[in-house]
Amino acid sequence: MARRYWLMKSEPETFSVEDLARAPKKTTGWDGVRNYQARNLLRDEIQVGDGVLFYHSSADPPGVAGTAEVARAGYPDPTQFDPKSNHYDAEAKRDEPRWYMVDIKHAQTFPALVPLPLLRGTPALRDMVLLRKGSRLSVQPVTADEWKTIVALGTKR
DNA sequence: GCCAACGTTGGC
DNA sequence: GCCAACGTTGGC
Repeated sequence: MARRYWLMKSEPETFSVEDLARAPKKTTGWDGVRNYQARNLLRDEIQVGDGVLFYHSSADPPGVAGTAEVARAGYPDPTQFDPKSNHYDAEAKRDEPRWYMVDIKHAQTFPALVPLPLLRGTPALRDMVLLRKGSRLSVQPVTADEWKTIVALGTKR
């Protein structure tokens, strides 16, 4: 299957693209997603090798900060079973997990973040899920063209 | 800090 | 099954 592309949001104060670059093996588990639409993507769609746009949300300015690659496809998020976790879900059962996660590995930190206003002002990105009014999905699909456009914006100097 | 938009919950 | 209330997200 062809490589696909995704965008994942993180608040940089919590976990930034720089944090990912410094992580062991430059890899982290993308746990804690508690939205069914995003869960379905994590569980069913996202494959090893897929490209990830690393988006800094609630930042000043928000924007795409770099890229990552999927290092492990969907598997049950263990934090759902951990009563001490913020992401604990008393309804989730081990033989029937409710929440899934993937692992991602740092690929590139852009020399300069691609800010949200620039994304909005780029005609090729007109239809991006991210830019739709009210769109809040923390894991969302990106087309190959959108990927190409944003990586070009992020890497040109 | 504000608030619009969205998802979830629970009473009925 | 409807929908009001609530909690969360995330830009500004």
